[in-house]
Amino acid sequence: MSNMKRAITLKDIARETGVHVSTVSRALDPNGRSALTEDVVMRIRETAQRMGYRPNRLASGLRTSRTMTVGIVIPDITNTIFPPILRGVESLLEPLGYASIIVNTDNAVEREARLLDVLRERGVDGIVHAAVPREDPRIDDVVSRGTPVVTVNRRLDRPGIPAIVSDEEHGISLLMEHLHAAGHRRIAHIAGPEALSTGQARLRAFGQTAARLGIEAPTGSTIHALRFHEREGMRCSGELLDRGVPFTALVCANDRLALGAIQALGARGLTCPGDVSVTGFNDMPFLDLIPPGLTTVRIAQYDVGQAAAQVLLRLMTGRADEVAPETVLPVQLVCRGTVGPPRG
Amino acid sequence: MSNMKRAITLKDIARETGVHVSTVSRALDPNGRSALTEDVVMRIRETAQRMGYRPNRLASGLRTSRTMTVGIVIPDITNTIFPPILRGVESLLEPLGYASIIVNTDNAVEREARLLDVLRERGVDGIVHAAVPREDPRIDDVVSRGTPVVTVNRRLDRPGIPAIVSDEEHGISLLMEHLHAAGHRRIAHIAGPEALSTGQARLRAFGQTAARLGIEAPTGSTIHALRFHEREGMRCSGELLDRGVPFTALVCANDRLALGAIQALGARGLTCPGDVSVTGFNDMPFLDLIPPGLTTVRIAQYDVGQAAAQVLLRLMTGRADEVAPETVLPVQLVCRGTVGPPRG
DNA sequence: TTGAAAGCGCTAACAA
DNA sequence: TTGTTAGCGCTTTCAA
Repeated sequence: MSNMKRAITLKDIARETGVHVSTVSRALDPNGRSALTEDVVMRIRETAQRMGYRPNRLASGLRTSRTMTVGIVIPDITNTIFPPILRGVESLLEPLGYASIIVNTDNAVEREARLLDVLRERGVDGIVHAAVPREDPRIDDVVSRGTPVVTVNRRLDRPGIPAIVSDEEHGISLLMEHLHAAGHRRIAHIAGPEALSTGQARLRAFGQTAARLGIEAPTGSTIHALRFHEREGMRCSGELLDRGVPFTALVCANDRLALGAIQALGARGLTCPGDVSVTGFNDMPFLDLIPPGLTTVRIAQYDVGQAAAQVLLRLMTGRADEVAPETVLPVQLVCRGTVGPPRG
Repeated sequence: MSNMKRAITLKDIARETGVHVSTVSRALDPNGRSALTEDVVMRIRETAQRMGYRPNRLASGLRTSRTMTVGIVIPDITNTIFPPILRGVESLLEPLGYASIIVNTDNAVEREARLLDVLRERGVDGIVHAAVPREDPRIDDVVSRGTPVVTVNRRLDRPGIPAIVSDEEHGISLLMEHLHAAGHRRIAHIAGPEALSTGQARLRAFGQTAARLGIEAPTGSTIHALRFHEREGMRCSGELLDRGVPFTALVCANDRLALGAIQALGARGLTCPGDVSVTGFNDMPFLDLIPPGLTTVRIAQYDVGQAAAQVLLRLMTGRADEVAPETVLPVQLVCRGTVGPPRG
């Protein structure tokens, strides 16, 4: 508190080296093709280094409207599939000098709106949005202000915003083929929230694959979870059971729903996979350590983050033409203990 | 891309309402005790609202050196104990309008140094540091520039920087009393990294509690892990076994080390808790779902984050006098399946 | 090849 | 009670 050091500015370096601030600015410009004497550049750089100069991003950002800061919007950082995505994003952006402002929406639209404002106020150069609902009018606002957005994991219904997603269709079909091969013919589905592209895509894939495999999917064999949450998995599997529609396997739209479903099954005296086989989606971290081992589909969480960063980088540096409207990453079937032959 | 909306500025509102920018600035000042006509204030606020005005934090930050942005330094976001801490911090800061820049050090000093610069360049108002080593000369630099720092989970050796920690001593003693009550007299310890306060504090508590309980802690019954990582847990328990020092229980400095240790035990044909009882520390998320259920000490992860935010807030608003040099949060013994009676 | 000057949007003396 | 003015630190056009 006593003696507070003032930050070193271009002016300080200018005074020290006896040149004008603008010359210092030019010498320190990383792209720095501005025809300065080699000697002057060297002297300035060395002095800057010696004095511990760090650029003031507020000042340069105010001037150039580039802050070297990006916003990352996720539903909830305590959901374990997001941290690897963040690390993936960071792995490309951080070495380039970008910092990340991370915000949690908890899937609440009003929170999302406020948090997008938080990012806007700070002039982020771009946004990685991993919490976007299928319809999100706010995104247009953001983009129309010149801030590029890329969605991750989820996508908007309408085109226009680049998205990085996993191959949901293939994932669901791998799962269902696996169940089919194990002998299952009556398969129920706990679908994800209708408002999210993942929920919708997996549900549609469920229907299509069922048809392709010639599996009956009677009315009532599908139910929508309101959130991707264990509790919803419990509630939905309970309701499925109450309906009396017979099924020997249960395809859940993600791992958390599956975990909840298995628990609810147990509470009713049913075993997994003895009485009903269950599958998940995502292969979230630590899933392999939880018995009986959920059979699921692994999405490339880290890669998805990297791909998002790559796309955003192009968008932020005026190379929008190099960006695919949608990038679909491959998935992988992970067979563990929750799938067995159907009972009886 | 076509029609890029320009952001609304104070000037726009001034023009619209027919007053001077400074008047607008005053009217919109949240603390706003600046003697303006009630009527004018209302008109300006309403206009700002209607036009969708959002303050430019770069500009105000440049002027006031308060950015309403904080930095959060953690070792690795994929380590599940950190997300709850972040949510705790955010729960207080976000409603106040603060944004968080989150950086991962991977416990590498050179990364930490660079990342602190990243935060500095952006003029963060304060830093929550959850990745601090016992000795960290860089912290003084940061603080001497006027940026308050509070450490979380870990603390510096020397005083001066407020810390929020959990009661490591009590945690270890709860664990060891529990083992002692179960009949264990030969207890080994996998200590955490020496460079971290958590490693050191738990090791010291181990020694003190052993002495108090009259337990022999022969040479070689303690080993230092180089990182808080499953692989180190495996390596260390293997080496402990190789040394031939007999033990019936193994106190690990955290859950990850314990998880690794149990796995290594299994690889050698030893069972837990049959052959050796094992304990952890932290009670990380999902631990309860992993068999046989690690007996551990629960730290209040979310609360620790909240407490850190509280302290930082005081530091940032000139109420340093209200800040305790150290805040120690209570812990709780969580008994699960990895502790049983000693063999033979 | 370098310097001078303007200005990004905001706040805070100081004046009136 | 409101307006004027200066300036935070930086980049960039224009001049020299």
